[in-house]
Amino acid sequence: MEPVPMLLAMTYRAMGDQFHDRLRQIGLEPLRPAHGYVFRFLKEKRATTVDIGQHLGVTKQAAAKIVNELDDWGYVLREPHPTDKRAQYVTLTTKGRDYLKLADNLWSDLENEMAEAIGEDTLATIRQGLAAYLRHVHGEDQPGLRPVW
Amino acid sequence: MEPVPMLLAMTYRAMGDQFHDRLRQIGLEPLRPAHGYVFRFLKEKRATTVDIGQHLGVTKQAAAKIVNELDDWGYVLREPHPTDKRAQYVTLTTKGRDYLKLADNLWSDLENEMAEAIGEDTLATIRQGLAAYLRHVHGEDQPGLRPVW
DNA sequence: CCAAAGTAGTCAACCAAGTTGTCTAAGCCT
DNA sequence: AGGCTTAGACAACTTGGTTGACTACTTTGG
Repeated sequence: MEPVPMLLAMTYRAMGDQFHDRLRQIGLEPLRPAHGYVFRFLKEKRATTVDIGQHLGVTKQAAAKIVNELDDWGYVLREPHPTDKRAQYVTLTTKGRDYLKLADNLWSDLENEMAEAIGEDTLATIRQGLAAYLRHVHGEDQPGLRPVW
Repeated sequence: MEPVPMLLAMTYRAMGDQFHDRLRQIGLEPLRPAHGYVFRFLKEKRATTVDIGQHLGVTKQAAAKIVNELDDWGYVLREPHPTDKRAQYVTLTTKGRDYLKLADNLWSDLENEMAEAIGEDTLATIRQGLAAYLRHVHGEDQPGLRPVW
């Protein structure tokens, strides 16, 4: 019997490949999964580069590189932290929020197709099951988002 | 709502991290996920380096590097292909098969813990659902095993 | 049957995306 | 005040892949 992680990896890749293909037809900058996850994170909470690194599961230096790219491309900008003069908040620009909307549409297309293929209830069970497992293993503090190969 | 791939990535990482931690306590060579997946692949079918690369979703050169490491460490050996003088079959040594057994035990421990946490039936649904989706998207030809970050 | 096209494996150069280590300036804590 | 911690930046390095080129062998089609 195949280990579950293999199924997870293959499904992750299958979905990611499709997403990437559809995205490429639109012809934006070469955004990687990490960039998208940063957008999603920034939509929820104000965050510094260090926060982002922690969320992705990489060092702050690696996170800084990603933030720099997003800045260069105009998806985010930095604004001074109100109380801490060392820190900067990274915030989404309009371009960033637009991208996020587009990506959300693509993802929901893909999930609808998945629901159609395996059943809506099955998909819901997968969602809830994985979320429950994650809560079980780590408490509130989430694991890194980046799959370690 | 969080996209499903994020859940997949986080669960993959959570399980992989635990596996790695437990494995490290035993103190073997620094085997990465790819190595394990190669063992599992070789157990099923005779394969060349090119086959392995395809299975992992990397180039044959990258696969060759992995096979070389496994060879150096004594987990696999190469034997001449019966009909094609260019090719070599990569086969598991006893050490390789032993590792695979050990890994299988660790994985089944982890899956049992998962089943306990989220319910055996939920885990079964996840298994079947993901497998069904993969069959739906790709036919028989599997996607790469390696998650693309 | 032979020539052209394709394939397995290897070598080498390169690249992307992380890492560790170091430093400065700023904050925090008794 | 003084000592520890932290955000961010810079640099050197590592890892794990890539592309490209080449040899030896195999397959295919006229």
